[in-house]
Amino acid sequence: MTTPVQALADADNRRASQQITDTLALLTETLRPQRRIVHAGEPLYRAGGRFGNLFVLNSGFVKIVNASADGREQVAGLKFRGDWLGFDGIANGAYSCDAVALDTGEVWVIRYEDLLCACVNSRALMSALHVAMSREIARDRDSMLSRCTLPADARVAEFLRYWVDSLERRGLRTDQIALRMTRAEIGNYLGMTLETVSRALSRLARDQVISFASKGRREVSIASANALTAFVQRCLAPATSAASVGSAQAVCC
Amino acid sequence: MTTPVQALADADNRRASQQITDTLALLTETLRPQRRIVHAGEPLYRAGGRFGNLFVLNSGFVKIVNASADGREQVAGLKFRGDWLGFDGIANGAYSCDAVALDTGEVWVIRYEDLLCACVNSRALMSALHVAMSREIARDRDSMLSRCTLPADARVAEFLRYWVDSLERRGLRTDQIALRMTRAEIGNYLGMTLETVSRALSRLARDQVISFASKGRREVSIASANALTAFVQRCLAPATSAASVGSAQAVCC
DNA sequence: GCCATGCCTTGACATCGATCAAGCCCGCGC
DNA sequence: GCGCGGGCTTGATCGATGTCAAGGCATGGC
Repeated sequence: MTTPVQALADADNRRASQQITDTLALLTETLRPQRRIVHAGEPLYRAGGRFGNLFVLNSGFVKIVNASADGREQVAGLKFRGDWLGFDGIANGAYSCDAVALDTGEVWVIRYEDLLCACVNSRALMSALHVAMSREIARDRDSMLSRCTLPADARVAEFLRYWVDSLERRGLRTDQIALRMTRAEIGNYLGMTLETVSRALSRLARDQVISFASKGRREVSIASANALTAFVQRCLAPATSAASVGSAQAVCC
Repeated sequence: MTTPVQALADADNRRASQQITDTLALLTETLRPQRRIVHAGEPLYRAGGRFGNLFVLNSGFVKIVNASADGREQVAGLKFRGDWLGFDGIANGAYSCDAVALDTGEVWVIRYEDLLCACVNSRALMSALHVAMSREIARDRDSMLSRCTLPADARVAEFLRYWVDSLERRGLRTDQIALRMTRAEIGNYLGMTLETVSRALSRLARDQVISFASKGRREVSIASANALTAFVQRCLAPATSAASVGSAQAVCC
């Protein structure tokens, strides 16, 4: 059974998926980028490495890891099919993060110089580039908002929703998703300890919002994306009205 | 007395300042952007507004405010002279944040279409645009790291260091800086309550890292940027070794 | 098969920062 | 001068989440 709302969302997802496919096709035509296979744990690039290439993910999953001079470190972002990587290197001529594959996948390597040249002749290419950068900026801000204004449980639910959403927009299966990260990595990404992640997942399972689909508890079945959103709202409810950062304990960051 | 390290930093700052001036000059030449004066509290643009323009700040200070559908809201970034604004609108044809002036300043309004056209002929302009976007991406990640891996006191110190640093790179006075935000705004930006900000500032003052330069406590004298960095390290010290997110309470997010 | 290892879960307890509350200070309008 | 309001500080208390610890369960090497 498909509600009108769902139908609309489905159409959105098809459009998004098509857009990604189109962009990848455009890149193939205009730049014939070098293709590279990466395996789980392998870096695409490392902080400090000389910038020269951008990357586009054709398959697989990649985490972006940012570290401070004094050794603090954080998973700053996740990348899916069609996402661009390496923008952070443009400004300084060197990458400022590590990009590490979470599983086997294919990345396309794009020489930045070549891209610039090609952009002069292809408005579509330039647009794709700018859209990708813009999307990254907006996306990072949203994840910042989640991390800073949601209590731990909701943050985990939101993380799952983001993952499901990302898969849906790429036309991938979402009835059962494989978290490609350990609890520790998820916790690092969300700004909490692995124990807190574990407890949050347990509560989500108890509330029947998710269920574990493998013995290893690394795969999860999502009842529905809406159930996740509802769970987030339920976490926020006690703190009722009060919404912006700094107005509720929930809102710890 | 100037140490070699300071001399180096000074040179860096001069270079950064020059770069900003150059970019502004380049924009003037190639695009003759419309200039607009904004006053404290006035929006440059609002979330949901149709995208068409980018903005470059020639003077003044601006905050970027991001809000979620359910009403949570956060100061996601701060902008200084030479910074670009509005990138988040490119992807969707609509801005996804509010940009609000923190005091009187001058913004240059740049029609995105015009910019694209000009970029075709000016490699320097295209480069400036990409560098600005890249810088924003890297900067946002760093602020995310601070917010997620530093305890409250350190986050406030880091915030002041960021502010001083930003002024220095623009050749502005830093011996005495005016925080153009209330404690509540700072807290919202840093993901904590206004009380916690207040206490952190009091502790910084007690430790002689800063001192209040006006009766209103809105202006602050910074002993030295290094003292701030040292303070941050001191906050981290108790938790010694353990550094990455999720390995210490300090690391709350 | 068996053990070692890594990842995960769960409980008990500690702590940072949020919440609640009271009061101060400064600027402003009258 | 005086009262008012907004912003700030400070204290007391509470609660979410970090920390510590014990144990379970898969996987892989032997």
